[in-house]
Amino acid sequence: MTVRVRFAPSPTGMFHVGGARSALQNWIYAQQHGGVFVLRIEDTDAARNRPEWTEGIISALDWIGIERGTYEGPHFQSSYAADHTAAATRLYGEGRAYYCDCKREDVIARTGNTHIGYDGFCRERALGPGEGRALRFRTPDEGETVVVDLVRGKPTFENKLLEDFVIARSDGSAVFLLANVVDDMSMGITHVIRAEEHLPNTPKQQLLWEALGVTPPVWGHVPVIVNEKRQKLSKRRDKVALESYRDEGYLAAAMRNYLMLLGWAPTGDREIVPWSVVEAEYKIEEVNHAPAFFDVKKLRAFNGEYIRALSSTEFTQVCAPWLSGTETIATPPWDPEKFDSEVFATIAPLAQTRIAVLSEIVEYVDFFFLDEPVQDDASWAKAMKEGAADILDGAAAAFGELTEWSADALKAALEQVGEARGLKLGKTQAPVRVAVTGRTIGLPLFESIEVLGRDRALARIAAARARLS
RNA sequence: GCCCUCAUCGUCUAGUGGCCUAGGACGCCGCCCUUUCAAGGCGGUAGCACGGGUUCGAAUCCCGUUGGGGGUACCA
Repeated sequence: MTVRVRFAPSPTGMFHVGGARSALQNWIYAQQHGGVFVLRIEDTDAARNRPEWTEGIISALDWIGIERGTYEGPHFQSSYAADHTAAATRLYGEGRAYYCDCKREDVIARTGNTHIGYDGFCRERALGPGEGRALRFRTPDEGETVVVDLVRGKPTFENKLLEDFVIARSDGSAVFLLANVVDDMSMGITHVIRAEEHLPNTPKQQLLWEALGVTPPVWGHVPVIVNEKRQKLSKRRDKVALESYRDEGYLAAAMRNYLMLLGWAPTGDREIVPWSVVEAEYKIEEVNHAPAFFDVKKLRAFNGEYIRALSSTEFTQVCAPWLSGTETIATPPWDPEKFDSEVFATIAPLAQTRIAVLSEIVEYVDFFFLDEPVQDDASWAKAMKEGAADILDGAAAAFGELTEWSADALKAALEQVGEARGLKLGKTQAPVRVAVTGRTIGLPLFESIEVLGRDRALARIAAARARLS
């Protein structure tokens, strides 16, 4: 029997990082067992059925390393609607399901509780199909349902505690619980690896598999990812869109490495490992059972390491989207005409150790491509104190006399300016840095000035000096 | 409420009865390096939730408590 796993997201317009983790876990499981990864788009809601959203899912998968063309699908749940209703009809025909015309309010009125589930009111009423009638699955009154779970062992559920749940709405359409099962059945899914939030659904779904006469799959419920308050990451309150991390400049390799480290660790005292190690060592059976906090700080640290591991060439290439802007990445503040890729390439290695996410590259290099450096009041106030004007005068004079415009010469010249005033280079460079780059923090100054060029550097120093008088 | 589930530094984890006076990483704090800031180097901070067992011996096994998470829809 070949292993067949699936990733079955519903299109929502963004790709949840938790979904990325599930997809990766399924992907790895398939890889490790010579199996097939199936992508199914659960687009049953009309509102969740926009073609561009499906494309978004596919490109997000592509980004994290599940490349299009290497898996089966996408299949669309909506195109299996007939199978869903056929299954529902069959279950009704065999007496495994019954029609029910209870409204939710009726049930609550009878049970006095909004969280107690259906009370079985219509169980023996033998209602036929009709307006306003939903179809409910008749759950067994005794016995228990044992779920075979790769990560949790054998969670056991008492059947009598399972309510008679709805499998088809009054309009005849199948509900998630059924549609999901029918699709998994027709796609020959053997292992269902998904988030823990689905665990309570599992006995119900397993009962459906059995009622439909097919051996249920092996399940695997991985703990959810939580926020700092230890709640499941939610689209509403947390930053969960994979795309937003991508657009901020997180590297896919760092992201997928980090995601897999939630609940798991490779052998040895290491965390940053090549994907091949993850594929070789990851064992879904060994994943921790407790929810894991999605720690952006650690992700960021990982990303910094991945960035530093790039060659200079790779680094300059990977920065490109932030230097020009895209549909989803903000356009940089400079005139595109003024951007000089050669200047960027020479300076990029100096920036490489200083940024943790790619979007930060812009503020490190903007002064090369802007006519005037940015106005940062805090930086100005910090560097342009008493003595600053004098230093700028000294720097202007010393730099102006330079015959060799190099970082070393510039440094030596400014050191002399400082010495003459009893100042260390750390103090002397501050006003010059702000005059030239606009900021108090930035790339190594003399290399920057060398690349900026004599005319522009001198002009900026003069402009800053003028501002001080 | 009920059902399910979980529990090692603040966080992510290693640890599967003796190798643990609990290891690594992120964060944080020092120091070094240094033209700012990073990077890098060195050092430090901090944890087996609690209570009972089992055992010669428990972070590791069992029970309970407490606490956390998930679910409880004619959503997926």
